[in-house]
Order: sequence, then C-alpha cells, then structure tokens
Amino acid sequence: MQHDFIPYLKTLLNTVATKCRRSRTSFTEEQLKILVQAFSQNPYPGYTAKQRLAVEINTEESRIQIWFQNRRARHGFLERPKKNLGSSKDHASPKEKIQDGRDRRCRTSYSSSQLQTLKNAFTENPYPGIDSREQLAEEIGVPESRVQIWFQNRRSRLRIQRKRGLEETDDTKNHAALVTKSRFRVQQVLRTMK
DNA sequence: GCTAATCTCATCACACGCAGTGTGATGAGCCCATTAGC
Repeated sequence: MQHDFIPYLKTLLNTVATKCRRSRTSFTEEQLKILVQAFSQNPYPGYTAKQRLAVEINTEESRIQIWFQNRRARHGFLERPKKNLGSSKDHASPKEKIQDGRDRRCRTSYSSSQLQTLKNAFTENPYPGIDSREQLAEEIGVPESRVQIWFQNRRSRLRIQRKRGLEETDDTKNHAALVTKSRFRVQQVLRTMK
C-alpha cells in the first residue's frame, strides 16, 4: 500500500526532539507460548479475552491486540470471523462466541476540553511520537492507545474531507466550464440568426 | 531476518435523536502493507 508523503515528514519531525516509536516489546518464551495457544483457540479474541491475556502475561491489552494483528497477518489466517455464531469446530461455546462478537472495548467518550486538547495537539503535529502521545494521554486522562486511535481516525477523516473538497471543487469547475460553453453556443446561434 | 510498532483504508458499532451523521473501535494489508529495533 502506498503511503503519503506526510508520514515520512512526520518521522523527520519526530526524530528532531521526541522519541518516535514505543520501545519494542520482547515477549518471553513463556508469554509467547500462552499467546500462541490462545491464538490457536481463537485468532479473534474479544476485548475481555485480550484483557485476561494481558493480565496473565503481565503486559498491556494494546500489546496483545498488536500481537494478534501481526500474528493473523503472518500466519496465513485469512478467513474473516463470521458474525455471532461460528462453526461447531470452534472451541468457544456458542454463548462465548456471541459475547466475543459484541465484545468490544467500551467506546471512549471525550469531553469538550479533552477534544480541544487533542485538536490543538493535532494541529501542531498530526503524527505524534510515543512521548507526545503519552504526555497527551496523561494530560487528558485516557490510555495512550486511545490517543493513538484518535489520531489515526482524525487523520483518516481529514483526508476524506479534503478529498471530497477537491471533488466538489472539480465539480464546480466542470459546471462553470459547461455554463461558459453553453453561453458561447447560444451566442453563436444568435449571431447566425442575425 | 524476525517481528513489534506503525501506517492507511475500509468497515463495524453505537450514540444521538428518529434518518442519517459523527466518531470510536477493529481488521486487513495479496508483489501476503511499511518501518525499524534487536
């Protein structure tokens, strides 16, 4: 997938002052064993399952989420999960499957002041590094992983907005060109009538 | 080189308010995404 130029600019910006990336987590053999086993049972664990795993191997839930994402991408697990009930081959009970289907993290609702802080930070730098994200997270009192998601969504929706804006501008230009063309044509016809 | 971290894009899910919009959460990535730390 092609990336925009901006992410590369962001990397440059971040390297100037703050730490750009979170330091790499290194899982122990024991932790990996637990993760692999959990993956073989269910490659799409719900939020509570991920939280449970996080407690079990003493890490953050967001690290579990990333691990499962990477594992799915690299171990040929291409089939998307069926909504709600799965096949009888699955290890989870039907009840558990239903819960997993709906088991998302509770939606974070930001107060207007939290949003203002995030928006200000976004204006300053749409690609904050781990240090800035952690600082922001502490300032507004939400986990760093939520700040990261907020910035991802914000960038994404801004791109869509810009794209729509450009399309509308193009439409306006096309419309103006058509009007000019029609006027010219009418004038031509009128001239020939004279 | 392996793989955690990060990115974009698409989509789901839910709140708000009553049909559609806004936005947080999640998953894929097909030359099987790219970048970068160990």
